[in-house]
Amino acid sequence: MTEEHHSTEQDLKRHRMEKLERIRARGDEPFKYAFARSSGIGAARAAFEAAESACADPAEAKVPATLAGRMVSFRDHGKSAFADIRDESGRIQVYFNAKTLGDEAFATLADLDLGDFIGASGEVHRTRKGEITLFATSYELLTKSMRALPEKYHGLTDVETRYRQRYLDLVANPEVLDTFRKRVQLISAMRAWLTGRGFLEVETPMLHPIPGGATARPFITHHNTYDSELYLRIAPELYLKRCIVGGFEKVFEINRNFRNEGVDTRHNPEFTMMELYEAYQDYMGLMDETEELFVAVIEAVTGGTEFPYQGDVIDATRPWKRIKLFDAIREYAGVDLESTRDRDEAAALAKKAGVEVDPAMGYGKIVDEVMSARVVPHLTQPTFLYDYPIEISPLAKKKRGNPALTERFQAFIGKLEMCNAFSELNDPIDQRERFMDQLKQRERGDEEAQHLDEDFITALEAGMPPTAGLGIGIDRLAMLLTDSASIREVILFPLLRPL
RNA sequence: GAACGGGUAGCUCAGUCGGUAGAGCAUCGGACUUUUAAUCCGGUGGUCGCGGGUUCGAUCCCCGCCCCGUUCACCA
Repeated sequence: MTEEHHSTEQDLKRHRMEKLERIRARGDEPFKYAFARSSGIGAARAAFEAAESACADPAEAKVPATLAGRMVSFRDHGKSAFADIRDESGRIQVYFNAKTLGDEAFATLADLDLGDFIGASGEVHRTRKGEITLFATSYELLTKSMRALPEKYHGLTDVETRYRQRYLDLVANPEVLDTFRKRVQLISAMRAWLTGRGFLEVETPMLHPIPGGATARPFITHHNTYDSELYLRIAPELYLKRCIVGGFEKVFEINRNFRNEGVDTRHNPEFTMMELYEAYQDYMGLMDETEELFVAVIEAVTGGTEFPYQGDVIDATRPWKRIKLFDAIREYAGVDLESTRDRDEAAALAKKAGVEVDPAMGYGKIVDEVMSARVVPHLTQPTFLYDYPIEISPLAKKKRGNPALTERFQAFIGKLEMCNAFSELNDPIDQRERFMDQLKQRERGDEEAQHLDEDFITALEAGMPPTAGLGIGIDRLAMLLTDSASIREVILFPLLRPL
């Protein structure tokens, strides 16, 4: 005999395997194919409560039901037993009794485990202790669970397990399910608002021969048949504008972007963006629409315009504060970065404002840095910053009357950047110059500077009507509306290092 | 990539000033026909993240590595 070494986990699985074999041995199928429910659990509870309030004597209320769900709790009392089963709509107690169920059927309860899916038929009434309960006259095992689920009381808190095995997180922590429901609501509400305004949802390539539309490092992949390098898209922007060139007037896309960059509480390598483009619109008109869109979504998800975020109460009531970027810098950082466009002078001003700048940073980058460090930390309540320097806005149109600036805005809520928008640059000659400027930065070692996309310029040469465009980071917005401190809390399967 | 914190039973956590570890829940056996963190009695379960070093002896001390979290850097 060799010494047997069972880990607990193996023991648990072995026990369940033995039960599985017993179930099969008596001719039952532990993995059923379908089950006809009379309703979901939530609906059954509601129906019972309605019957109860319609009854002269509420204690007499009873409603027949056939329900199914995962068994999450089991309390054995010898000749009777209580189980809690849960489906997506709620939880209900099921009462089993040897007399009504029959001794044989009652005995098979011993082969059930927490985590199993069962279906049960009977009547719903209320126990003496006031618990709405399905008194089962029959039951069947629908799916055997072969593994122990996380403990019911403390749930699952180990962050790594929560992310790597999100299904366990969802089973163990109802509030996580709620977070992801809110994310779904958010996207539905946004899509509904856009569709209601006449925007058409289009799909543009995820595989790009030239990564464009943002300043970011891409993931590189390879296509075998064409034997060519392709990039996972960092933004859909340039393709959506091609749609406008072709004659679409209002388009949007809600889909994934991929950026080969760091991972932290606000960044996942793949993330979801909504981008929209609207012909004949400029950034000021779009700012109004953006405000409406956000408020519509916020109301749909939170039920109002006030909601908590990380200890603050956000009030999204319109109108939102609007402030020029350079005014905000003057106000919060105490320096006038608009007074110069010289890199070194700007660096000196940044230093005066207490912001460390890298020698490699150009003027635009310095402005961006001062904004992030000195302005954004003040932007808890919804605020639009607008009129950004041209150096950091290569796809935005120059501001009327001030070619140093672009007609661009961003909204911040809860100190998070929520969107980026501008009057789209549609002058192909200007666009080429901007790309050339980006190329110079690339040559200076900035790997994130944009590539020259000749086909995009060709498209602009064909003529793109005046257009305004907007991008909203869906994950950031989901964080905001679910009071989540980390982006991983709002992405079902965030990227972790492969084991 | 850097700093700090963490990794002990299936889950949630204690603990060992260095002498190979405990609790609750889960699980297994038993009692119980209205419980709901059911209760009561008894039991199983751990290469204490991985690999080296020091030591009579390491889960604990030292070194390296892996994974996670937070902050920073990069970015949205």
